[in-house]
Amino acid sequence: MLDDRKLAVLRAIVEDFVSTNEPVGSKALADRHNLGVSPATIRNDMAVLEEQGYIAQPHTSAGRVPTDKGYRLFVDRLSTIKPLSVAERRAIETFLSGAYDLDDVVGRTVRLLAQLTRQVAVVQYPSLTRSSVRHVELVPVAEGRLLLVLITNTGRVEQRVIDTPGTVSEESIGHLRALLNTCLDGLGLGDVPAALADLPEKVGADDRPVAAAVLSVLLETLVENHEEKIVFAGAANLAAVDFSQSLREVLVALEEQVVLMRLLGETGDSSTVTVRIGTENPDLGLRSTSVVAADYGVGDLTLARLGVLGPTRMDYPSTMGAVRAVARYVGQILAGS
Amino acid sequence: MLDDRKLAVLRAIVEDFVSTNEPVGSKALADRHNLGVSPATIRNDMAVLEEQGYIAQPHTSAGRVPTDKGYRLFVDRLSTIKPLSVAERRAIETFLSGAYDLDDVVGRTVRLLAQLTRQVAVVQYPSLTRSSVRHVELVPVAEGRLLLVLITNTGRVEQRVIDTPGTVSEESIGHLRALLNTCLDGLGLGDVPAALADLPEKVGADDRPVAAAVLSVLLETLVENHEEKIVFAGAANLAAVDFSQSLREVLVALEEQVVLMRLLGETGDSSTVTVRIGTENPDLGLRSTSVVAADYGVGDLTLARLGVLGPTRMDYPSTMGAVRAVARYVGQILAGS
DNA sequence: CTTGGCACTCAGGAGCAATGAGTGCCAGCG
DNA sequence: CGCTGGCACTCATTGCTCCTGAGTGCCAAG
Repeated sequence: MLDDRKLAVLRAIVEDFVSTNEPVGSKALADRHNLGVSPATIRNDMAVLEEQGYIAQPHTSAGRVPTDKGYRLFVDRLSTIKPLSVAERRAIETFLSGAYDLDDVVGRTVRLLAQLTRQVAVVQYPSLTRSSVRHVELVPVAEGRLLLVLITNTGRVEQRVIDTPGTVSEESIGHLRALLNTCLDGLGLGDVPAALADLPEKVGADDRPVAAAVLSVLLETLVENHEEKIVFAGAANLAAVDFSQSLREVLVALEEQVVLMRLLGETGDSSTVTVRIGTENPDLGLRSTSVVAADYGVGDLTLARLGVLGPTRMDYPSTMGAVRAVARYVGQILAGS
Repeated sequence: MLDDRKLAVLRAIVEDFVSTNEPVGSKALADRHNLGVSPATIRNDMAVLEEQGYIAQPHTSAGRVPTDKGYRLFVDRLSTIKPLSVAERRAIETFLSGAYDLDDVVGRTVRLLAQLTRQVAVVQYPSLTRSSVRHVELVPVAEGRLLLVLITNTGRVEQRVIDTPGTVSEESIGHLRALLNTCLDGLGLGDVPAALADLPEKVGADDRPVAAAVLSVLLETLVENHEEKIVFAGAANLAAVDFSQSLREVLVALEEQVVLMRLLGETGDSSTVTVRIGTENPDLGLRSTSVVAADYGVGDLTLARLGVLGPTRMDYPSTMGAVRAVARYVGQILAGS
């Protein structure tokens, strides 16, 4: 029902509108793109596109603007992801490989992505539940206090202080530590609770209270971190575009962890880049923004997501390219550390 | 040179302008505050205040607006810090005491302060250099890899991975760990480098390379964290006030760690609340904002600063009260953990 | 199906007058 | 000497009209 030329017209409208931020008219289209037809013909096509809901006019005597549905078609069928230049790839690589810490990796990633796309970047910390135990450590830090350190295979380190009932001997701690590590080594974090259910029974009667305390703190840590940590950067880039709606709503939404979580959405079906456009977004405050997101992880294992938020009027091919590239490099960096 | 009534007029102007955000005229002043004089008299006083640079008119036929100098006088001599209500104090206390982690304490603090003042809150992490070593831990995580964990008396935990030359026996690690802890226990972090200078000489010849690796990573950690970590929240509150200048500049400034650091400024002379108004700020992008900041710490020990950033037109007494209260409670929480 | 021509629509800007809040100044009063 | 009421003056803001021009829809001809 939409022949090739109409699609070409839609593509041209999207591209022009994205670059100029002004409604695009039939004459301008005929001039700037060589579609080989006259403005009048383009007007006819535009009338059809409008009738089908792909474009709209802000007011009667203005040019056309893509609707969310129009962007959707553009993203799905009219554009291809634009790979980054070699220079950009190299910059990403060197910038990210300078990180020395999981916090630092995530921090650099989010700043990098924000700068690369000139939009708001959002990065989720590697999921705890999807990673596995590399090491557990128990350290006495004071009389009646232990520090529990949990290190995952993704380099994430969680620590918690445990108040123990009474003092605990070095020996007991050593025993408990060994026990924990043999029980848990390499285990997925989701399987930890089951594996530890009978922990108190495995130690001597004297150490049972301590074991119970350690166990409860450990489980608590896993539960509390189930709600994943997530960060964003580049809010200043929002101020550059002037939003039809209030910029405030967007900022409010960004500061809500929960909203951010929903924003990135479920991990995609395939490993490709996911795009959510305007009203497709779950949050009301973000109805005029689009989100481009992707999974990242090491090897086959998906750890978390990252993405970019910007006005629906965004350069999708480039943004998708940047998101995909950064996701890949983060995976590599995490695998190498 | 400024008699009491003129000061009262200035105070009234500041208060009215802060609450209405509109230039205030002589008639409105006479109506809303009972100064006991007529508008004409107030006009004379206002002329003097303007001549001295405390107030200004946006245009000839408009009311007056306080200048930075006017706010300064107001803060220094015409207002007192407004204590929080009991309910607010209780809310702060319960909210902060729910934290289980240094990250969590800081995160909660910054969100709390932002909400309390309806402005942008900025919180600096407790200084590493001013705290002392509570415990050092060395953990083998893989062949040829150790994890170094450094715990400070403020609950801050730093961890770094060390690539060791060759494999290291459990025994050597134990020895090294014991050595580190005896050398460093309770030591201020600033003194660590000196205390460890001769570390390699204290271990057996076989362990020297390992000791050297550990040492270099440890020193590196201290140096890298000398540049303190700092976070902010409540950017959405900026959108509510409409800035004369571009909001973008402010957002850009906020995302620069370095600017944020300078923003809070040096630790104050006394333990009171510091106010920096408009052009008193070091950063160009923040010439129309004010910063209210205070030190926080445990006991006599100042650990870091926190504060609030908002338009120069802000409710200083309340903001100062909130900042002071939160700074105190954070200190208490940190002391108790 | 495409195209040039043509009448029509309407947002945005320019020009202009009226409004009114607020000022500065001055003469009179206590 | 300081306060007050009166008064002329300034000027941002608002509302109004008019005009312009980009852009459209429709139609008849190629």
